[in-house]
Amino acid sequence: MGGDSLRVIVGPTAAGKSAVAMQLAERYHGTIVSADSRQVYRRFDIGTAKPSLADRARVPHAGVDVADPRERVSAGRWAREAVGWIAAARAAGRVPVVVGGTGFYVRALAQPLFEEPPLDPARRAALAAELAAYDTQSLRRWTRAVDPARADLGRAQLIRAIEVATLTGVPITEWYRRGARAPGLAVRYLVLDPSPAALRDRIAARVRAMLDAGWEEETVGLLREVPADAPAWEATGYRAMRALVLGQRSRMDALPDIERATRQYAKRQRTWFRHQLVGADVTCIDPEASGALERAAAWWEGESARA
RNA sequence: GGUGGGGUACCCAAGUGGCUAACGGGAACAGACUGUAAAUCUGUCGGCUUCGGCCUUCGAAGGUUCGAAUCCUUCCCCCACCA
Repeated sequence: MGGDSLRVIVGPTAAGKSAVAMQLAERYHGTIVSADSRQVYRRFDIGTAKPSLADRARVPHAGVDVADPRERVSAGRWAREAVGWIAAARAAGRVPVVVGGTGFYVRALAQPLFEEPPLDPARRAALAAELAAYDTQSLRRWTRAVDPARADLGRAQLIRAIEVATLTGVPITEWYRRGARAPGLAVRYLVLDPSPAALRDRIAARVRAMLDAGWEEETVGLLREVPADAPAWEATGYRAMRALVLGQRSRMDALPDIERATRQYAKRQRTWFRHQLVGADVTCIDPEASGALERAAAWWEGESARA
């Protein structure tokens, strides 16, 4: 069952997804398709915990270093390209496995976004500039008028709701009601979910390792070459790293900040995977448990044990 | 030893007689999220609760008052400066 379903490994940051994926991909001749909204950006290497060049030499990776730090990659664009990466891997006789922490991207693969009509870039930019001036409450009121189902969401979603309703003349909710989307891929999920205490330790170790790997030097270079408002800077930790290399704060107080921000991110991811995958084919494994890798291999071979 | 400032819930921090279980921020926990998602937001946040309330809190102990975190007394602790 689900024999040819696309394999997807998800979980919070620092859960050890790459390590498990590497082992499985080597064993089963796989290609790793990264579903990570930050690893897409070139040059932001250490802080986004990109796979090493050595790992990339051992197992083919797709989805890493595919965008300029200044461009905005959307879930729609990512999913569209991912379909291509997956097909290319299969054509090359490999088994694709999607690995990543960006749940929204992954979901866009299994349950595609609506097919957006081309939007006039000039009108879109003008509207974006206008909306930027509104406070969130005003955006909420506006959204209540054009797409009430989305009026209680976050600012980014409110702006998107207004944008779609205004520029296409049809609210997002209506687009979905019409079923205007491509068929989704059949997927099977492996969720790597360590205990909160273990995750905390893993995050602390990872941040320290990033610093040791030269994160500060990387940031110095990026600061020189990438505009401060580039989307890639939104990756966790880079704000603190920027202040650190500019001498605005010490490593002593930047470190706990970065760890905390990473923990908060991991928590949001866990909430997402806990609630957004219901009804899907999900196998959950604690990577710290004994025999975790064997269970992951069993999952790969088709066993969908819920745990 | 003297003088001044201060001790408020997990942390920071407002509050100087009733509208205060106590502004605000952080942390934490929970949640939402269909094209910015490592983003953007929401709720809870002293204890108990049959959800109507009940109980215990503002360094400690007394006191004034119908009523105190807020006023008085004593004590304990911290910080700054002077010695």
